[in-house]
Amino acid sequence: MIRIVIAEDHQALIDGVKLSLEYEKEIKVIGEANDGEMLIDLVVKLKPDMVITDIRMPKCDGITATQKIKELYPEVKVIAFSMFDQREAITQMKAAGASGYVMKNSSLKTLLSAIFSVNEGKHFFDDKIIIGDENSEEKIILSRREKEILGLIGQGKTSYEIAEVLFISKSTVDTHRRNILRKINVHGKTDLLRFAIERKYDF
Amino acid sequence: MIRIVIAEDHQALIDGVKLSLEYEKEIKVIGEANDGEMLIDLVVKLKPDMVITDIRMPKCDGITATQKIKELYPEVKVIAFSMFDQREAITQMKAAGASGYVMKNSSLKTLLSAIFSVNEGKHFFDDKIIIGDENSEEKIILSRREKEILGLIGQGKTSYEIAEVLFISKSTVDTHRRNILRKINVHGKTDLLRFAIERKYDF
DNA sequence: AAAAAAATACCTATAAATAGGTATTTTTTA
DNA sequence: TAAAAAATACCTATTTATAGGTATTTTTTT
Repeated sequence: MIRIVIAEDHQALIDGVKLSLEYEKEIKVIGEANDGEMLIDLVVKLKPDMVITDIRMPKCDGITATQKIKELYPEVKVIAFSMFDQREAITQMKAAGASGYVMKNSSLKTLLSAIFSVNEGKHFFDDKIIIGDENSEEKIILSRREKEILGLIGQGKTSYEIAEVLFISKSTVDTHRRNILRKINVHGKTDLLRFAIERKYDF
Repeated sequence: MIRIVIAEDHQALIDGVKLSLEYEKEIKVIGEANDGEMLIDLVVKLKPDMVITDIRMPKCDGITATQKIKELYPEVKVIAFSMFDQREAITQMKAAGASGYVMKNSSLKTLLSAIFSVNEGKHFFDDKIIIGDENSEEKIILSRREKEILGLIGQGKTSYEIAEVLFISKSTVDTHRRNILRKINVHGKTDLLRFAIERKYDF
């Protein structure tokens, strides 16, 4: 039996994950935290086998929480659960002692695979993550221009407005936009915006 | 001379605010922090007269940071700087010892007014904030259905998909959507989404 | 029971974003 | 210098969202 504590500030996501994990007899969710401080408290209280934690949370983020947890209980496995493929986050989570990294938009099967792998002492990093060579400092997924445009999208600007600001045609902005969607593997403005907004927080 | 430290995880916003404050001779921005921990360190190091801080930041949020700062240096004035009109945030910031609350979409004149008022020992809370009577626990701005729909929008669902989930027509969803935009006083999906996403974090 | 608020739903029209295609020029890297 | 990557730009078409209007039914509050 793998005893798990989930930390995630979106209760809806916790509910979803719990529901899916309930079908697995070998897994039991023994605690839920909505922020990093709650997570640490729960780990101290419950001594779980594993922690599945969001990276960005109120009060104390997942990286800091992981560091503390690993300091206190090195035997507790940690899987990071994040919205996007962000290599700094992966690097920092690895450094903090996490054994796995799963993206929220991956299937719950992926999460299950991660849980079982990590439980066996292995490491698990989500396939969806576009990994360069381990050495490369930071894999530039988006080009400079694409990052610039993504920033402007995050500021609420329309393609036409972005075109005006950058002195290029709307067609070009649309093309960049399409390429960004393809590169970060999302569809629709919601996820694009979530990426644009959260990438700044979610490390 | 009012010596100010700004804490905000969007460097672009810091730059904008700094630029505007530079024209004021009585104000000097003596430090910038990109997260709550940095903010506390800077306050200890620089002993500013005033702190302008975002509420949602990595590592340590603005509320916790404000509590710590007020504990250490009760004479340091704090102005909260947040994206939206969220009464829990205001309540918590007040409790933590903040003297003012300004929304990011207010004009910089508002921020200046806040700085000067707070510097004179007054309190300043942004006009844009829809305040009910001080007693009312939480002013319900959005109706239950509107909140539900906003949540689904935040999950990336289209109006049609939301209609399907709630067993109502797309027209109705669009009407609710329009009313939500009106009530929170924004235009366009970006701000709507920012509201939907950030209201969960930004307290 | 009457008034107010919330939820329902449709109409028209425009603006914005997505998705597919192609293609040229510029810049960077090997 | 040749190849690869990035930036530029247009075409078509569909879907989604915004903005204005109006109007009925249901629920809640006074």
